[in-house]
Amino acid sequence: MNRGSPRDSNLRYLPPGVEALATVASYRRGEEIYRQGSDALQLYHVISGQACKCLNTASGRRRVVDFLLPGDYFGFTILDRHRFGVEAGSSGTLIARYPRREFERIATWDQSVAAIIREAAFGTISRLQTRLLIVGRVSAQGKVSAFLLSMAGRYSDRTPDRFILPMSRYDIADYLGISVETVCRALTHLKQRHTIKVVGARCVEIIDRAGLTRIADDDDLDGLRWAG
Amino acid sequence: MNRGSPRDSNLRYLPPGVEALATVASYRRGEEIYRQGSDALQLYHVISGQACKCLNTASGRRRVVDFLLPGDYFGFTILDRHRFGVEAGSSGTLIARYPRREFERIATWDQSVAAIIREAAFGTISRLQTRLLIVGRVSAQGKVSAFLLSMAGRYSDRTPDRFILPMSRYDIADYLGISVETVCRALTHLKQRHTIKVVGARCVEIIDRAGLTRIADDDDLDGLRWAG
DNA sequence: CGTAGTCTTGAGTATCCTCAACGAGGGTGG
DNA sequence: CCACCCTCGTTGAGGATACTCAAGACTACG
Repeated sequence: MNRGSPRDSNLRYLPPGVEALATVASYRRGEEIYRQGSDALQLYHVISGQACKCLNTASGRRRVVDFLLPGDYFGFTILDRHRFGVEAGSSGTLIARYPRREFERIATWDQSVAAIIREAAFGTISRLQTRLLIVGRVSAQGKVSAFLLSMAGRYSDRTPDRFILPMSRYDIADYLGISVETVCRALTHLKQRHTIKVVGARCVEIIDRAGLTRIADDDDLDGLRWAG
Repeated sequence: MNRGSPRDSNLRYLPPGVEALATVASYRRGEEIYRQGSDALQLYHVISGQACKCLNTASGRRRVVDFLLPGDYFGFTILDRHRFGVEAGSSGTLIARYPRREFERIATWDQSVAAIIREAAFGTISRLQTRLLIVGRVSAQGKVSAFLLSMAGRYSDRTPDRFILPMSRYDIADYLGISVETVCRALTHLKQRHTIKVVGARCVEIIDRAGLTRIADDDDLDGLRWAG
């Protein structure tokens, strides 16, 4: 198991008896970890890399429901089947898998394992609520700004103002419910306002956090338009 | 306690020892049940009526995070303070309140109470994910159609195709992240297409569920525009 | 070095928001 | 009982934002 990744600080390890149940697998970009509608037999834990929880609609559109980063647990459900699919977002993504029934059985007497489940549930709620507030914004710039701030927050362990976006512009667009072009234009506009710097498309640096927060919190800024 | 409401079938009662802790209060439309940022000292349960969990942004905009209907529990948080406020959506809304610490203490040994908390958490996750998929749609008509279907689903105990919208158009607009006028226009357009009937602004009947589902699932319908 | 995928920018169009006005319904007070 | 007020709901007009289509630049990788 590769434990030398720079994001290890987010990881929490389970009791040895549970860790012994784990099998670790490596996935390549775009590879399916589990398919939407499949039986929910295992629980998962991101060790390194990045994964997307997403829904493929009847119309063929892809909707990203959640970005899963190192330390995140996923695959929890009350149902027997997964409502959403999960696919790796970058090559070499390492995922630990635990048999669900066994995991839940242990949770009935091991408080630390039960706590993992509880915290995973509340963590999911927290991410979902944050995402709701991001997506619910009216302007695309507000969405992108809020998204950048939320990503910066999830990398808060080190250099909160400089981080790598592990996902493509397409993933971001599907996550925010706007088009790829609009994501690009919003980023360009933030660059032109000297609010952020972008190095090589994936590395983002927040220059003016107050300004970014203002745009994210308040869509109705006076004369804020990128088109003219 | 008024237990004669037509929505009682959704209610689950707790063990007598826990019910004894409850105090029931009635709220009028717009009245605050708890304020955003206040100390999280109690847990809540909707008996009848309707409530809105909402956030007031720095810019003065109101964002509805969740609609709370009879049977829903709310007020759960891992933090000490409420991130969102909750206000009653209609006059005469009855809310049961339980002291949080006591409730959680009982949950450590009473499985049925612990199950309430667990189910409340998963129920919240489920509602949030549904809401995400609704709000994430690209067209306003898709959002409104999906919203109607989700509301119909929450009243599934009886007459799934005919139900009362307990919230105002403004609440719906804040929930969907679109303007009130757009909500009205989308409803008008659905009426003109004979997809739904609306009686007196609050009573909705789904005429063509397949059509509504198609609009909700698939935004890219051929030539689907209300403006011409 | 070529290819495929990603990222960016431009032009034109359609959707949605804002502003405005009006009708409907409910509550209150004269 | 009716007039009044207030909120809610609906519709119209005009303008701004974001989408679609299109093409070119950049990057990763074999």
